[in-house]
Amino acid sequence: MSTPKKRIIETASLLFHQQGYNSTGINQIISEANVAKSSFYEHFKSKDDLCIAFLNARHDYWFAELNAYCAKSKSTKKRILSAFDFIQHMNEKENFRGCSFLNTLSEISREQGAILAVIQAHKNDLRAFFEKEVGEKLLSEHIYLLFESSIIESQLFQSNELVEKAKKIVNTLI
Amino acid sequence: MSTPKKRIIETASLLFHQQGYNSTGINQIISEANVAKSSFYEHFKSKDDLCIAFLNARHDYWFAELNAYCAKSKSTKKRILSAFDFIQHMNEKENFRGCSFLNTLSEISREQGAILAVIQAHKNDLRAFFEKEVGEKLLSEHIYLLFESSIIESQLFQSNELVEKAKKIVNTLI
DNA sequence: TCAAAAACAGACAAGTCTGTCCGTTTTTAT
DNA sequence: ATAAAAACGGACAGACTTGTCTGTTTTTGA
Repeated sequence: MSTPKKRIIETASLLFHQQGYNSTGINQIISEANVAKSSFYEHFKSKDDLCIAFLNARHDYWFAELNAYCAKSKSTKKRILSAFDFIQHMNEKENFRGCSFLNTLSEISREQGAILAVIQAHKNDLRAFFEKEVGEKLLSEHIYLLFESSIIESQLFQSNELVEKAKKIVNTLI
Repeated sequence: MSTPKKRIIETASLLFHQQGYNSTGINQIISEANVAKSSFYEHFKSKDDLCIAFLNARHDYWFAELNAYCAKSKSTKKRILSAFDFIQHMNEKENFRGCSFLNTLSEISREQGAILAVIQAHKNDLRAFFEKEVGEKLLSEHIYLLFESSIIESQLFQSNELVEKAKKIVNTLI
């Protein structure tokens, strides 16, 4: 939390994730990050620019956590199942706020193509994660789809019920 | 499109679906619906109130369309597979804007519990749709999860690719 | 026909938003 | 020590937001 730029991204990550992108103003971010508005616009040319920096930071953080979490398991099957435990772990840690990338997807318009590209790249990395782990393409996509809905349904129902169900299903698939 | 109240819901449905809830203002709605602001607040006590009316209208419309679409198929298996065709049909009709309910979910905060309840009720009806069709609970939830991710992934990638894949997977399940 | 109900136009309050600019202070590096 | 770079506070523009209120006109039904 040393430099202003880092403080901005750190604070924006928290607020965007908790409140959503459109519901979070620049003024709140700079106030909570203790940064002057003029300093903010020296580092980011617009709010959308910050959004991209936020998503990139979130991407790095999220995948690092996922990999660390799954690395504890020693077989492919266990690693994949632990990815569903990871969802539950994050849900409890972050109050069932769902996926930052999908939440942002719902908020952007046609004109914000640069943001969409970052979201797509993130999800393609997730698809690659499962494909590398599983080997078979169709099966890995199957698991990816169940993984995605697990995140969304737990946000929707504020519960891990469907994550558990998805995990049981995946257990029968591999 | 006769009465002011109907015009408001009609217009709001279009705009909320196309632009999102938070990005659509009351002023735009009443202007495009040709309704006075005072008339608006005689029918809806707040914007959130309109949101609930919109979601209820969307619920009725969407399920009516789904049922009509699937009723053309004569076996359970074909009806379920046609539900995935329905996603593709709606994607093309509505420009890959995804699910109004999940989009709204991403935009609301803790305080908007009344809206969340409407979204949850809608999705529970969808789960019931598949359960009634399939019979088995775990299998129907499996299909529901693939259905949900199909909608989201087509919005994300602006393509029906993963809907097709999900349909192929479901075809092997039933 | 006539009174009540509904819809109207539009000003207004009080706040929010993003982004720009200016002059000052602090930090950094040589 | 000194010059350049970075960060600062904060005013300001201009547009937007939801919601209220007043007074007028139109529609409706008995």
